[in-house]
Amino acid sequence: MQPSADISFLAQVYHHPLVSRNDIVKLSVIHTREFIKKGTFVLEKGSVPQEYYILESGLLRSFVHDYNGKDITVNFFTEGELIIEVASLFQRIPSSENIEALTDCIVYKVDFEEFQQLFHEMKGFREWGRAWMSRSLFDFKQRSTSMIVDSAKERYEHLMKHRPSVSQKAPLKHIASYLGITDSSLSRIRKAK
Amino acid sequence: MQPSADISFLAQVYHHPLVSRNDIVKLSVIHTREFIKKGTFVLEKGSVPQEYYILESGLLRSFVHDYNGKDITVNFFTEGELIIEVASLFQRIPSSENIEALTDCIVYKVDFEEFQQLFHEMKGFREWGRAWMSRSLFDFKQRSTSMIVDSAKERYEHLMKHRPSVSQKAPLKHIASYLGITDSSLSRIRKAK
DNA sequence: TTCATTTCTTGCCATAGGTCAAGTTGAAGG
DNA sequence: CCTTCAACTTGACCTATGGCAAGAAATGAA
Repeated sequence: MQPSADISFLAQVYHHPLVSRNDIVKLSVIHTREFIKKGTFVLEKGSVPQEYYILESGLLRSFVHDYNGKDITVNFFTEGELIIEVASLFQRIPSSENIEALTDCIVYKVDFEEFQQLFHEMKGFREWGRAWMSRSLFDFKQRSTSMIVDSAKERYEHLMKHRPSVSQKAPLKHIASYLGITDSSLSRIRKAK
Repeated sequence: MQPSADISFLAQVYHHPLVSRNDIVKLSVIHTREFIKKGTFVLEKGSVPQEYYILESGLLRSFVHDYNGKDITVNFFTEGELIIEVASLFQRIPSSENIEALTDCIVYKVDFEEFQQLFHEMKGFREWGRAWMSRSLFDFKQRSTSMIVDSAKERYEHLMKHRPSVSQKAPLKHIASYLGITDSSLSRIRKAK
């Protein structure tokens, strides 16, 4: 048998008033620890994901290509976060984005069918899921507002502060495209500090 | 007794493979038709919403203030859409945004507690809810990407095409702040066509 | 109808950030 | 220890959009 998932790690990830310690143990059964090598794609544009992951250590990014073929980083995934493409996982439609490991990673893999089972079985898990989605929605809303309200420098500083591991581990060009600026500009912003 | 909600309208709103006609009838019971006058706030910053609405006719917008007190439109709500502030409704926390009616509106109001009841009772409704959230998430993601990839003119044209009622009913300044540009710029973009 | 208040347009100039192109620096494989 | 390729920096110049302010047009209240 697999070494079972680290309960206290999962307890942090699935933290919610309606999720009990017992629920966590039940959930742990569908989590499988895996190693992912730097450069691996855990999701490719056009395919329908069969799973999501929880990131124990490492860094990944999701990205798309614009009509000029330029590569735009849509999101980073840092430790303790879910690695998931919500729209394609839940609606069973091909993903419009790729997800790539920027470093070696350790993750817990969760199969969609097994997730579904427990999701509909456990009220607390459902509530957690909805709360998680609410937060994601909120984050993306904030991000588009930030694109309007804040300067590139402010957006960069915000990222530095809230997700320091990104600015440490990701190459400048990916951070730049995530912030919506060119790498030359980001280089200048960094220099100015 | 209230004239019951228009079933075929609700059937469109809650359209999903796992939601039956019978489910719709069951859902209709928690929907109350209401009139909302232009200028009314259906949600105010700082308060916790007790309900969401479905828009039958009219136009609303959600907005925040940036640190200069400048008013930024975060989203528009058009016919057939849900008027909801997901983060605060589901996490029971004070809203960071306002929602305001830009025209007279007709809506169906849904009380959160009654919603909760049916949400946990009906598997199909849950699946619909999750799919709805997935789509919203996708839309916001697209929006932040669009802010990076597309010019102001392209973003305006996209809005024109996909939500024509917005550009017809909303004042220019709100459209401009939604697009992330000044009203002068939007005026020039419009002129150039 | 008139007055007041928004809404929208337009001109002039400023600036953040883009584009392109030429280096540096640095890291990984042979 | 080289070689190569990606990562990063920097310079010169360009452009979309902002800031401000004045005026025109539309809307609404009395």
